[in-house]
Amino acid sequence: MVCTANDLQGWKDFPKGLRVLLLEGDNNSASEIRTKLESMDYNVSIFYNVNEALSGISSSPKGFHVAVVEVSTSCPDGGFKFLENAKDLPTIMTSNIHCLNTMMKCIALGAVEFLTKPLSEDKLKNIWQHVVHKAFNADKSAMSEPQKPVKESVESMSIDLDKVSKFSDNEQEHSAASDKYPAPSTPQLKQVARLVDDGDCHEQTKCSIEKESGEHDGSECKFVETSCENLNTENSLQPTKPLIKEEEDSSKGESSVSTNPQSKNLLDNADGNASPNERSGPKDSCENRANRKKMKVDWTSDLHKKFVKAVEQLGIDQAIPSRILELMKVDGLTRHNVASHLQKYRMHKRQMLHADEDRKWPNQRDPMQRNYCMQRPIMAYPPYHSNHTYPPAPIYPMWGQPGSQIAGVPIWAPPPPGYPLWQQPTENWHWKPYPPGVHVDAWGNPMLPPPQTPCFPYTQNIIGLQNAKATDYRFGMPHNSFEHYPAEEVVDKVVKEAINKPWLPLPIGLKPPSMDSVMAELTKEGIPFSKGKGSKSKPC
DNA sequence: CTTGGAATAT
DNA sequence: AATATTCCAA
Repeated sequence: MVCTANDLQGWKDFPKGLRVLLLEGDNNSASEIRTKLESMDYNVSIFYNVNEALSGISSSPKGFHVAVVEVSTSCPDGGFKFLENAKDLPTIMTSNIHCLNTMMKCIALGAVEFLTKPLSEDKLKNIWQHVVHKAFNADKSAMSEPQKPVKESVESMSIDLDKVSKFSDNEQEHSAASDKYPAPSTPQLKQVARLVDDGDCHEQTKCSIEKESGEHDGSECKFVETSCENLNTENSLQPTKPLIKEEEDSSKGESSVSTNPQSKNLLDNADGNASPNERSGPKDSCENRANRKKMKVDWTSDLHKKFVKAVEQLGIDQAIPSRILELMKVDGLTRHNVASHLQKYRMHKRQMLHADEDRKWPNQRDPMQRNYCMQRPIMAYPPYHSNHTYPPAPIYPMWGQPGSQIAGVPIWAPPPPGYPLWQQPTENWHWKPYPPGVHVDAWGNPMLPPPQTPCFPYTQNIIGLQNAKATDYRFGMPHNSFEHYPAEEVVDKVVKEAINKPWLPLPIGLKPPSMDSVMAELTKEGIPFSKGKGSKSKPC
């Protein structure tokens, strides 16, 4: 359905009641979006598949003013099909796919906008603009008479801009003062200005828009000034853009620099290649463009999933930025981005470890005890399956004296980054790669439930230590090195300690076994143990 | 010269 | 708080 300006004129409380067709594959996502839209007084109809949606349109041609359509990863063609068959309806595409090609395709097929998920209210609130935009276009193309200046028709409209403004209050301020274009649902003028304007001030649409809207009568008009809809999709930006957004830099010096016409070359970008010959060099302009503004990667949950998946796939010993980057196959993402994210990822894990320990054993605050806790994860280092050269895992004796050092490594030092910490719940890692019940390791890998045998942490200790030994062996390290001796000796101590100090904390998520089962297990393992109150374990 | 990682800056 | 940038050692 295409509204005309006339339609809009009679519309009280626009855009209240504007009918939105929502095409979503996912139920939850759909209702989430609906809620948001409805909170803004949009009128939402959800469809879960293309055909329904299309027949919904055809059965009530005037039923909708605008469509919000998902391009799903599983079935992107659905969204495209909709686009192709609903040309009359201003259609906003939404997707988790942050890929330039997809966006391009959508726009090329006639989408008025592409919104990356998740959809915030900010992104959604201004979708009415497309209706208005279309309305004026429709009027224009329908009118054979000399076109009534759009501005005029706006002024003559009875739309109460104050009411409208509550849907776009921020936008007005932005356009008046500093346009940060926070929500992707930006007036198309911006895009058009960028694409079409080959004069000065390309990038600083801020500047040109301000000028224009200033010359006319205010920001409320700016969107109607965009009569041009021929988004020139061929001037494809290089594929480094999709998930990278330009950071708002309203108050920084850089922004003032960018308004300087002198810096035109720096400002020019692939968007405005209308006259490429003017550029000092295409490559140059691209690079400059990339440098010109800080790009920020938006680590959406989707992107993060990719990240985690890559990390999983690589395994801990190879989860390094460059490889992760390769596996993620995300255009525009740099090694630095990944490294930075990896850093954060690891830090979260570490923090969680501490938080968790504090939660479980809040009274164990003295360094000694903490140290004890810290050391426990020793057995959490899984055996390595890599043939790659890799430094042998340093052994962290569990009950060493604080301050003593082994081969220069302070024994209270936390495990080196990159090592998995103890099995952790992930609730604090806000992407929640796995549902609450599922235990995951420090890298987000789902962990198999513990062996069928009843939990037996000390045995795990032992296993861990043996693994440490095995690691030692695998890497062909000389066995007289320090890595060797803790393994066997400590095993014994671990066992004694475990038996003699049942009050000491256990690894997270494990419950103390009964003494009997401890004995039984030890016997089974062929590990000697001493009964009664044995001597306290000596520091390693 | 490139890389990963920690520290630091924004 | 999240992300980028810088610094430094391999």
